[in-house]
Amino acid sequence: MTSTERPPTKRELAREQTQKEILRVGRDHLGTVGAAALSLRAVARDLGMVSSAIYRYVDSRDELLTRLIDDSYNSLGEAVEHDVASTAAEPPVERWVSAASTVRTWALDHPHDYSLLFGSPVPGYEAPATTAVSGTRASRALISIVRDAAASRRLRRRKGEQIEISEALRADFEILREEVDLDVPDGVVLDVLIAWSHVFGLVNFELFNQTRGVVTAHADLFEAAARRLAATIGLR
Amino acid sequence: MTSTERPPTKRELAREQTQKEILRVGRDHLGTVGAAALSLRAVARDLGMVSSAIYRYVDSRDELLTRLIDDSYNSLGEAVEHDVASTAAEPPVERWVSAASTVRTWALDHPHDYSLLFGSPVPGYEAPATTAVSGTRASRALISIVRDAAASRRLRRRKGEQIEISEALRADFEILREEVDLDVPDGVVLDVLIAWSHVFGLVNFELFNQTRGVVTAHADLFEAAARRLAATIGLR
DNA sequence: TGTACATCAGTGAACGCGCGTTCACTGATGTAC
DNA sequence: TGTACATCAGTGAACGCGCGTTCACTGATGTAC
Repeated sequence: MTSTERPPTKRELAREQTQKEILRVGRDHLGTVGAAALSLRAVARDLGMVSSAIYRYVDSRDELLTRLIDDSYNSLGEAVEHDVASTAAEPPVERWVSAASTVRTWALDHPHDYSLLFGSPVPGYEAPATTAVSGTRASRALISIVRDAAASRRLRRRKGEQIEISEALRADFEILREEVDLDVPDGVVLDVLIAWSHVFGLVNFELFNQTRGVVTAHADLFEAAARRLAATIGLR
Repeated sequence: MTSTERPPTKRELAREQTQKEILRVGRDHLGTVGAAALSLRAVARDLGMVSSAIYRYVDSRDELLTRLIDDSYNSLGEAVEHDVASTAAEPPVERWVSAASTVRTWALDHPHDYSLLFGSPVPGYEAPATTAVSGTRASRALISIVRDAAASRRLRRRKGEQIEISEALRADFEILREEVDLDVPDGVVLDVLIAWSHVFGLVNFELFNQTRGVVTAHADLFEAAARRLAATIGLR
């Protein structure tokens, strides 16, 4: 990492290059054939390599999938983080709607990547147990909006019925509060979880065509729903 | 259909029997290996048939998948309809929570079936364009709770900010209202759509392990969320 | 700068796998007379 | 009730496919002296 390191050799440069190309072609195939049909042989073929050569770079198909998942999480995470940063001055509701829409747009632009992350598990693929940071970036960015709103006193709740929250759930909430540094009452945590999961739920519906026929103005519905749920949280 | 029909022949009985067994074994495999890995050869093998024999009963793998999808939709639909019917006397909120929980329970009991219906599309499978009735049963049952509540004046809204609803979305809502015979204002339709998609969104999250680590008391969270959203709709 | 050896990217053949689907066939069941 | 023919469920072999992965190899690149 320091500047006194010996310069990379020709071999090392080539290796790095090829590594990148494998990921690039892998993402490409992911985007066309989907994760389940992703094959090392096809990737190698596209790179002009013989099928066995790819094993110099990748341990197994599972490993490539794992890298692609990480890559995709980062791509989505970056998109949302960028959006959240760019709306820092706007009212929390607007920020939420904007960030949620960014998730949706990213999903529509990368349907197979999104499937890989949030769809049914890829048959035969066993996800590693690593607590990947990349997997939480988008969610953390969304939640940061609520944190900011609370800090700037733009989170105001209307009085209403209280939903009863079980002991076990309260414990989960407590850990979550620590984890994401979100110091708000249980009712708000619940509403945040609802709004958060709803973002992905509605994208799922749209992407996997569950709203067949029922809705055509998907973008409008999504925005209205995001706005409604942001208001429920108490974002002003 | 009339009683004067000639009785079924031995052959016809056997055929019907085998048809049923194919579906049964198909569902079985679906439940263990998942839809993507479902194979006609394996089903035939389990039935003690040679692999080609199954083509006497099934046109292609796609056709079997289509039948299984229909079957699963009906299974879920029946479960929810039954639940909704059994709670007719209870307050609408409770009915909603109960029906939503039925969806969740069914999903947990039949994870692969659920994936097939609401997860990422099965690679290589092209769903037929038929407007299957089975696919809407569960949703219709959920919505009937809101209709009943409206009819018995147990749907009351608190005053609050109005979410703006676009012209296009309003048109969708209009068609939807006709379609499911739900005579409520736009704001309620929006909330119903939110609550409805949320049921499936949260089940997705739980089933596809998106809440990894964040939540452990899944059932409690699900119920609290369903209750909260039912209240937001205005069910009392 | 030159030589000897070590490293490692990429080759090509092969293994064994399971799949969907077709096809000509056998033999049991059903039907018309 | 018996016979002749038609129907059709199930057989077994085969086709062609693509896959993941292993292995002994060649030849270029890198390194130590």
